[in-house]
Amino acid sequence: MATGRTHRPATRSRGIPEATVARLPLYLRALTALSERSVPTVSSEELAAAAGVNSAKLRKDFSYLGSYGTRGVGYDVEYLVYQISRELGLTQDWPVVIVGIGNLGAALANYGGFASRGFRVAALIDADPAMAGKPVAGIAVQHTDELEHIIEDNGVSIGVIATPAGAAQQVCDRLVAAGVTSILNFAPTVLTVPDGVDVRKVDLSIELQILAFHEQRKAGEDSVQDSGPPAPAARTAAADRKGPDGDVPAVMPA
Amino acid sequence: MATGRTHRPATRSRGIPEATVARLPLYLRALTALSERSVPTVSSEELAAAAGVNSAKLRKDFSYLGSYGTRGVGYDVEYLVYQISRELGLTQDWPVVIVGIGNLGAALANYGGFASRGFRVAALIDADPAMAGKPVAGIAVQHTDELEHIIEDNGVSIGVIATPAGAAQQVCDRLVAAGVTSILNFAPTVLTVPDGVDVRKVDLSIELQILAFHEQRKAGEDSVQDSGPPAPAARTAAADRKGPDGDVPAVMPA
DNA sequence: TCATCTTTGTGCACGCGTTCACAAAGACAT
DNA sequence: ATGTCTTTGTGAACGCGTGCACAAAGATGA
Repeated sequence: MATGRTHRPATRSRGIPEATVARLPLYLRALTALSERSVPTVSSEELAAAAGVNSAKLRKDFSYLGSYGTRGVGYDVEYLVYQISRELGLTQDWPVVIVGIGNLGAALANYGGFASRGFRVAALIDADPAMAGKPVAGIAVQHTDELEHIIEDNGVSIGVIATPAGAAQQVCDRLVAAGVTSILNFAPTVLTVPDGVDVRKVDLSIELQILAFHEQRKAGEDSVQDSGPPAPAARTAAADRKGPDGDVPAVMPA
Repeated sequence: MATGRTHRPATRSRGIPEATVARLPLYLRALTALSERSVPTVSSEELAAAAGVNSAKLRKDFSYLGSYGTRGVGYDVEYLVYQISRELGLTQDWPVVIVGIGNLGAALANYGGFASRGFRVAALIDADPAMAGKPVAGIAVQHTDELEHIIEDNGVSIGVIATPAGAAQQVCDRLVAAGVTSILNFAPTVLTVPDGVDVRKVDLSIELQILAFHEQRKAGEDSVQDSGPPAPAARTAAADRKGPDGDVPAVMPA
């Protein structure tokens, strides 16, 4: 999961727990699917199954929004779609800028899920002058120099960073200075932002590494003998460099 | 964040808490950067700052791996890089297949972070016959028909799904049947898998929606009067149907 | 009106994760 | 050796999130 990285200690925003907020989009997706099939009502049990969660959890989540269900019947699909959309702020238009139009940035620009739900790609920004003017996903890429203008002219408050790691913090700083207060970061770096700015990160390689951990565990469940970590004891300085295998890994991702 | 979605209730794998495992890649990245600058040792305070976490948390995390620090000095960078790499299973080679070579799949194939850390793109698979044979990121795309062969021949245990939502579950089933036990899902769907299979999902639009929620909250922070969640107490029936905002949505339960 | 049946909404208990705060451990100087 | 200083490793307290289990609420039918 991309992890929110804000120092807000326990931001129970307006009483809605963060964990619940993170699940609302899931419910919304399931409800939208039901709505398209013209299903009028669902029980917490059915909806929970569709969203892949526990039904008690779902009911408790909805209870934070208010009492929108009818006992003995369930929840009205259309009504709930509206309530969750409103709660998430999807009834309004959110202009978004994507900075860094490489492979990933271009893929994001083309991603349908963007446009669908209140999010509108207001601009694509790249530092490469050669990219300027080139259309990606039907939108002309603009140069980084224009960043501040774009943010202000369009009232953008959400920025997506898809640049290489080295440029991310700098881009982030400029976005924030220009007025952006929410950032979705795809660059493999920890971003530092002032209070009041939300950052969520999506990190490919972290996800893979977590999977690898579990995978290794499954594989070695029978034949593992731990190999006793080279006693961390007596180690003067840069003494024993090298693990049992001999050499250390290569390099880091860009 | 992409959220792990496995029904393992509390898989304290080998005693290492899930939350800690999720942070290890973060530490590893910071440590690798230090290593490249030939920094010999770091204190928990410094490393924690670089990784964007609390130092006490970092120390506790490391304590699950063993006692790798030296009191009064800190941690040996190279040694720790090795230990974490080993713990995460990055000292071995993980062949990975990417299924669904659209915009996103292609971007993933080109992503540097893949190759760098023990992960090797073993094959690119797509259902479109027109894609077959076409090279993406220097690898020829293969047709879905080959999926089972590819998995078995290469001993692939990690699969990445970057297909449209509609195809995801089916692809997932085939991957699992062929022997894949870890899946990274980019398709906006809830995947159902048998026990023993790990699924992590990365969902663009969910991340954006969570940001929108907080963004909306910030925007309305001054003009909002809280309106206290409709007192769960006295509410006759379908009485107060209307959000704090005042207006009523489309429909209501009969 | 009353009885029955379904499904919500929630009180409660439990466990994981986070953080504080401090004692133990080692480095280093004298 | 002994003392001082730094930094680790962890015991303990706390808070959030989860899930059970049940009472309350409403629908439905006689």
